[in-house]
Amino acid sequence: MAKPNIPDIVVSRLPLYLQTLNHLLREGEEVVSSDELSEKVGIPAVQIRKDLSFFGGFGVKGKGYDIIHLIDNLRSILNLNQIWPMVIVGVGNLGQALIRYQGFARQGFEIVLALDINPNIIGTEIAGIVVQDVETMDTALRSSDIRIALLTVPANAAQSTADALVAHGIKAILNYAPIILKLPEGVRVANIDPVLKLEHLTYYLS
Amino acid sequence: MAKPNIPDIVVSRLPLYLQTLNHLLREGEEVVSSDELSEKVGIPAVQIRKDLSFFGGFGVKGKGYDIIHLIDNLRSILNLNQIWPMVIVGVGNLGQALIRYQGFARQGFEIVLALDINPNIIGTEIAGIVVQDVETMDTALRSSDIRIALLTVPANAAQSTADALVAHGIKAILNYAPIILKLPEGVRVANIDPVLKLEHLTYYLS
DNA sequence: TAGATTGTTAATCGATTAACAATC
DNA sequence: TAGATTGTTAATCGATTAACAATC
Repeated sequence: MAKPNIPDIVVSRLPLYLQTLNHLLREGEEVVSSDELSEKVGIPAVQIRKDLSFFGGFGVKGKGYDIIHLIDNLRSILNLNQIWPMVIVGVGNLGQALIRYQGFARQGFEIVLALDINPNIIGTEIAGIVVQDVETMDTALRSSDIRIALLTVPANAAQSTADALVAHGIKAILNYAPIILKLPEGVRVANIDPVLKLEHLTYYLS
Repeated sequence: MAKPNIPDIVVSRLPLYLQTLNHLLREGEEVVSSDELSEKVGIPAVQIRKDLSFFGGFGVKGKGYDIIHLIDNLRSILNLNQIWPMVIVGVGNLGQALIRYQGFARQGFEIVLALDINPNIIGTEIAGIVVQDVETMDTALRSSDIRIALLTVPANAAQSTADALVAHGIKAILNYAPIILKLPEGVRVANIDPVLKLEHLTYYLS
């Protein structure tokens, strides 16, 4: 249902605006101008206004934006007015840390299923989640409404695991494995690879 | 000394090329055409050639690119012909997972110093690293050649911690805290925020 | 040589920014 | 009303892509 005509790069900035608006709200602010928001978020005011105008006119001329109102609208645009249940596959160091991370639930993303292949890890409980055998993916996912997966398996297992997840109805994957996944149209992938970011940084370190 | 005229977006793709070339090398390949690389990396062949041409002519017409030769060149461009020592500040769940993560060292990034504020964590050893009191940042960094920091402290401590790191000579920060850091010119920041990525993904989940 | 593929110039496309009218 | 600030149109800028000459 996402309007197909809105540039993805615009969409990618909305979560950033939302994050900053939430900060402002917590600080007790009620109204913010695009100039003030620009200062906080590090994006030109005119670009913020242009981005928002793709979705509607949320501001008041001469005043600025009502923070609560704008947050509501952004949450609605980004489909955040619901809890998103997630599966995590791969419960190693990183997987465990992500299961324990409070930041997901705080924003409405809840890890409800954890899968691993290692018999020593299967059956252990982490932050209230009992790790299941990855073999049970079929049954576990079939009876659920999970559409998002966190992929934290070793690189050499990532593609086949992703394929299996997609075969079982997963529509979005946050991929922590350092490889480029090939997936069918209609499945969204976002990659998190700190090494790539570091290599980008070192380019600028003389 | 990085040529200042090369678009950052071009630089940001080089690590991706390097990653894929390393895969190909491990698979025993010796030469790759921009078409084949394009297929693997998901970026148009013409764009790969254009990107590379900013730095030189690394290919052979009619043949393609010698993989080892291109890897060498990319590593040199990205300043990867050295070990980059790093400090990590914040040894919670995520920090511990990152200290244990093998992927950094494998690519020449080595966490050599871990700092935390929590007395229960200070003094503990993780993957061979003894966690130090963050109060010792001054002495620890002064006598080192560490220029890169991983920032894994809680959001409310991130800005002040980043300021302290910069005051002690850190030039690049990989920021895992869900806030936008304000730092002086000349300090590079890259952000890793899975929640922002998830919120971007859910836009497309009807 | 013919075929394949690079590297580069020029054209296109899309995103950012400037200018400003609208209006609270 | 005057001042502030949005939302939008038009101009600019920069990145991607197409076309193709060069050449291994």
